[in-house]
Amino acid sequence: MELTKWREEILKIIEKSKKPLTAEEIYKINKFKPNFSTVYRALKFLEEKNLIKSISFDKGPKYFYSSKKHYHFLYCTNCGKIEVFNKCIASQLENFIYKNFKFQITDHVFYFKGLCENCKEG
Amino acid sequence: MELTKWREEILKIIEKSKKPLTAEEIYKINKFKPNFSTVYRALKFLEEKNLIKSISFDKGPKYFYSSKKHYHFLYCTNCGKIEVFNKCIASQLENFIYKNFKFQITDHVFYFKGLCENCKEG
DNA sequence: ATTGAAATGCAAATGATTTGCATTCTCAAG
DNA sequence: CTTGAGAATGCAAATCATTTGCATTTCAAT
Ligand SMILES: [Mn+2]
Ligand SMILES: [Mn+2]
Ligand SMILES: [Zn+2]
Ligand SMILES: [Zn+2]
Repeated sequence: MELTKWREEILKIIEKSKKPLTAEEIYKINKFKPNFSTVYRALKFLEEKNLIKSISFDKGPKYFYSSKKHYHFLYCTNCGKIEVFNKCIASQLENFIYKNFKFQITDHVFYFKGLCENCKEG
Repeated sequence: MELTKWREEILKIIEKSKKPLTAEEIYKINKFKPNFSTVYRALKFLEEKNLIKSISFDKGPKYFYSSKKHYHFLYCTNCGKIEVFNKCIASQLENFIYKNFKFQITDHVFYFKGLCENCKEG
């Protein structure tokens, strides 16, 4: 037993979603309503299996998304809203890191902080 | 009253440090021992005044550093160790964001996830 | 010296996530 | 088919970093 009913259901929800989701959102979307702990355990399981990824910001919950996607973010420091974009320039730096640190890169996190359209005055 | 004794002391500790510090580290370094809440309130105050910045990773506490520095990180997903580097390529993307989103950038967060020298096998 | 706003200390609350433990499920072995 | 061990689940309590409420203290301006 590993990829159980709940876990598959949760993986499907995440893969279908056009944007990253929080544990709570996933819990609410799921019509068969597993226990909240089960959701968290499923998310942990799926992330360990590299089927999903997560990102956390300064405050608030983690966001989960399919490993098939590659996201970067705009994080509003006022209301917490996140938007995504995909343009990625990290590979330029991987070479630099490889040369300068004995660090085995598995992923990267990149987001802009600032004010979303609603929160910036004007 | 604004930039009080405790707050100045804490700002000095952060500015002198060669690496980002957690609230607890700052608390322990400070020889005059303010209350822990005071440390947190001071950090919040200093960050609002843009004198310091903070970053949080997937788990564990925030790290605080002087706004005079610009850091990026290598975050070990196994032991939580952080290392810093300064090479920054974000400005290339700022232009892209400006053109495509109505988002007012104030800062950015960029770090690599992976395994530090100790945690990677071999 | 008086006063009021802001800062502090202390303890309790918070929010997201994790954990312990009893119960239930699954599936391969007999 | 029965059985039993190893997962997975549900539930409640615990955790961890951080925040908050409230009583008390500090401080600068009058
Ligand atoms: Mn990228
Ligand atoms: Mn940068
Ligand atoms: Zn906003
Ligand atoms: Zn490590």
